[in-house]
Amino acid sequence: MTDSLALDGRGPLHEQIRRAVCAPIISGAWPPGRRVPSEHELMALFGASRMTVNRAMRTLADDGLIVRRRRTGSVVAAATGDRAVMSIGSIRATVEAGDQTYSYESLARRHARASDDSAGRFKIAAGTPLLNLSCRHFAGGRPTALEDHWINLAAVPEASDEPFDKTPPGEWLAARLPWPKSQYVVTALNAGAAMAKLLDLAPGTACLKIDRRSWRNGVPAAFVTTLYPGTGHALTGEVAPP
Amino acid sequence: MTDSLALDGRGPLHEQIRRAVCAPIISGAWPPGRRVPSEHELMALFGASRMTVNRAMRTLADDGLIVRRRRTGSVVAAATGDRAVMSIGSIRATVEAGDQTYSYESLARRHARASDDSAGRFKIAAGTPLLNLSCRHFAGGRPTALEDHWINLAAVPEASDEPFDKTPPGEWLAARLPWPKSQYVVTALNAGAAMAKLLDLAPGTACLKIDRRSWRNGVPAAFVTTLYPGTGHALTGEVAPP
DNA sequence: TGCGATTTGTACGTATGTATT
DNA sequence: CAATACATACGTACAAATCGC
Repeated sequence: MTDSLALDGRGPLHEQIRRAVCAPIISGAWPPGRRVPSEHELMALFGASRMTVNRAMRTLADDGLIVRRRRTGSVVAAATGDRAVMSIGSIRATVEAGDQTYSYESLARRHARASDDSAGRFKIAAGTPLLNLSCRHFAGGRPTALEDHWINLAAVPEASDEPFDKTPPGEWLAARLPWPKSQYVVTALNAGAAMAKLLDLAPGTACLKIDRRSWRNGVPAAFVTTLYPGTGHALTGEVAPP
Repeated sequence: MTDSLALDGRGPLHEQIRRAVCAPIISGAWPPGRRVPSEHELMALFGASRMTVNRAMRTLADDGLIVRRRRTGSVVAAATGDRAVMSIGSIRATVEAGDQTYSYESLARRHARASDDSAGRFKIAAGTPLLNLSCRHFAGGRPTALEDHWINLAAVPEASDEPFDKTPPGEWLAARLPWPKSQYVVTALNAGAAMAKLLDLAPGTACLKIDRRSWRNGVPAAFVTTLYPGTGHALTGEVAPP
């Protein structure tokens, strides 16, 4: 039973091998710490070359299902916690995916300097010029999100010339900072009076708050807080052993 | 300038090639849609074999930075939204990571059947036996989370024999269902009276609610709702172009 | 301490298949 | 149909890490 590994004949060989080894792991038949057959054993088992077996095993290691070490071989990884992949798309995309018309309103645009107000969260030298933008997003005419952007003008100087009256800052930034390094912090908070009014909610309503810091080439580029009515928006994610 | 790609001499060759091609993409020098040099061109550029170049390009494609198509070649992918990886560890691990002592209390344990109460969210045949568990988690003696588990006994029959008075159901399930397919939905909600009392909060306090559905071999296995005080807990995630 | 054996990591060369223009 | 460029797969070789003797 320990070696009832079988190929299913569907798709590329390295995928079949990956699935064959994956199955007893996700079924629990091979508990964490159990040794996985070596590449040579799998070569003999399946009649495949080592490159092919190696690719299958490397993929499993990349996905975190096994841990590979030289000489000692590979073992099933300990299931720590989930690492869920949350898709955080643009607000426009989210709204339009729900077949509603999207619109946007700029609430404020002002220049500031670091170590002033909420910019302290940013970890940049005091005095660094920042651009602060507040805006509101609508789905079908109803407010659906508030956003507060702090853009580091030392890192993104072009932002100075942009009025942000038509283009939401999130989309503008995404176009200029493709694939930045980012950190997200998601919490819940009670809407204050001003926030509740802007979102058309009763004061105190629970809201989802998503803070995002992003860097460009190691330099802090933007700090964005997004607020959603708690009942009107959800962050969804998935974990799937491939 | 379009071909000022250079290796840095550090680490394996395929990593160097990946970094060399990654750099102009994340800097924005190569905008989405721009053609990436073909494998043959990169072979000639770097003097590497096609297998090595292929591995570098395949990794970039796996990470979503490029899209590969036969005949037409590879292009820089459009930056859609972020796909943040949120680590959702066990509550015990989270508490102990903050140097607090963890404890756990079982509040309820009862048998139920599907299409009864909140089990309807589950999409399983009516009448399927379920086990419902409520529990509370403490960090340093103070309540830090509430959990409500619905376990499908048709998928996880061993749960019937487990009292869950010492072992939190989350940990018990994690040990028996390693790497299940899971879906997460994160929302915010106002604490009701009972919830507020159990979490030692003022009624109405914003809480973070994490719903998790998990499947085992395609069969729904468990539905878990976790509630955290909104101010006392955060879900954090990261996006990093490797 | 050193040495050999095992196992994975990297890289090469080559060949053939497949999707697309 | 031909050309292009990626996809898969084989065989080989050497390097690096590590374990046991």
